[in-house]
Amino acid sequence: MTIGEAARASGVSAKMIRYYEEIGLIPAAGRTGAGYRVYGPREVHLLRFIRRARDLGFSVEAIRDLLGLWQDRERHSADVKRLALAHVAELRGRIRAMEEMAGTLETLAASCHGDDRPDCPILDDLSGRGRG
Amino acid sequence: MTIGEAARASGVSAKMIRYYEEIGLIPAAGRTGAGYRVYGPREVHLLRFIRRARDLGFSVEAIRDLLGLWQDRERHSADVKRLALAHVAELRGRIRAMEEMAGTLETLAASCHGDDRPDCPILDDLSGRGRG
DNA sequence: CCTTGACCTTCCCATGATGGGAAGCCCTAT
DNA sequence: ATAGGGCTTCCCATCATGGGAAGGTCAAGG
Repeated sequence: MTIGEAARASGVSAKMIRYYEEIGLIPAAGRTGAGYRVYGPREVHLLRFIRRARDLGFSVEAIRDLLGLWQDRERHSADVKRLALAHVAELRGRIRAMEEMAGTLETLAASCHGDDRPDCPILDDLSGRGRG
Repeated sequence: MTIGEAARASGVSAKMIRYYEEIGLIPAAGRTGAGYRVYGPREVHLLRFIRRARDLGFSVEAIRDLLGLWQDRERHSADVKRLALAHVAELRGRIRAMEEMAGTLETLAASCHGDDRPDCPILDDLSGRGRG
C-alpha cells in the first residue's frame, strides 16, 4: 500500500502522514527499493485512530498520550478518562469565551439600526464609549 | 509617548503595535530624531479599538474593515451590523462544532469506568469500534 | 564625564496543523 | 519511447503572537 492509498483508506492526507512520521507521532514507515513508503492495515488503523482523535479536537500532543495508552495493555482507563475530560474542560472553556463574544456582539447588533445612517452602537462600543 | 507607553495605555503589546504597522492596519507612527516611534492619544484610541475588537474575536482582516467603517463618516450602520453578524455566525459555527466534540467525549467518558482496568470505551471509539 | 539600566530599533525564529508547489525520480500503460 | 500519475524531499505560507539577539538612545546618579 502506498502513502496515497493509505491516505484514502484512513482519511489522513499524505502530507499529514509524512508530517506525523516526521514529528514521531507514528513510527517511520517501511520503504520499497525505490524509497516509497509502504503501509499495511495496521498502519491504516493507527492513522484512523489519529484522524478520529483530531476530529474530536485533540491536539497532536494529546494524541501522543492517547496513543501511548492505546498501545499499553497495562493502562488504567482512569488515565484515558482523565485526558478526555481535561480536553472537554478545555473545549468548554473556549466555548464559554466564544459564547461571551457572540452574546456581546448580538446585543450590540440588536441595538444597531442597520440602515444607511452612520450611528452605530457596535462602533461606539469598540471605540470605548460605555466601557470606561 | 513611546511605544512602550502606548502599549501600556492601550493594552496592545509593543510587538503587536509594530506588527499592525507593518501590515498596514495602522498608519506608520511618527519618529523622533533617534528613530523612536511617537504616539499620541489619537493613536492610543485607535489601538484600544483594535484591542477591543480582538477581544471580541474579530480577525485582523475583519478589523481592517471595521476600521474603514469607523473612520468613514458616510458609513451605513447596516455595513457594520453585517460584519458583526457575520462574525457571530462564524463564532456560533465553531461553538457548535466544539459542543459536538465535547458532548461526544462526555458521553464516552461517562461510560468509562475510570479505574485501574484497561477497558475503555473512549479508546474503543477512537480505534474504530462502534463507528463503522 | 561616564556608567548603568531601561527602553528603543531591526531582524530572525518559533508556534500548530495544514496545504501549495517545485524539482526530480519511479512505475505502468499505451 | 513516451505520457501521466504518483512518489520523494524541500521550501514557503497561513494567523497572531511572543522570544531573543545585536546594537543604538536616553535619563539618572556617581
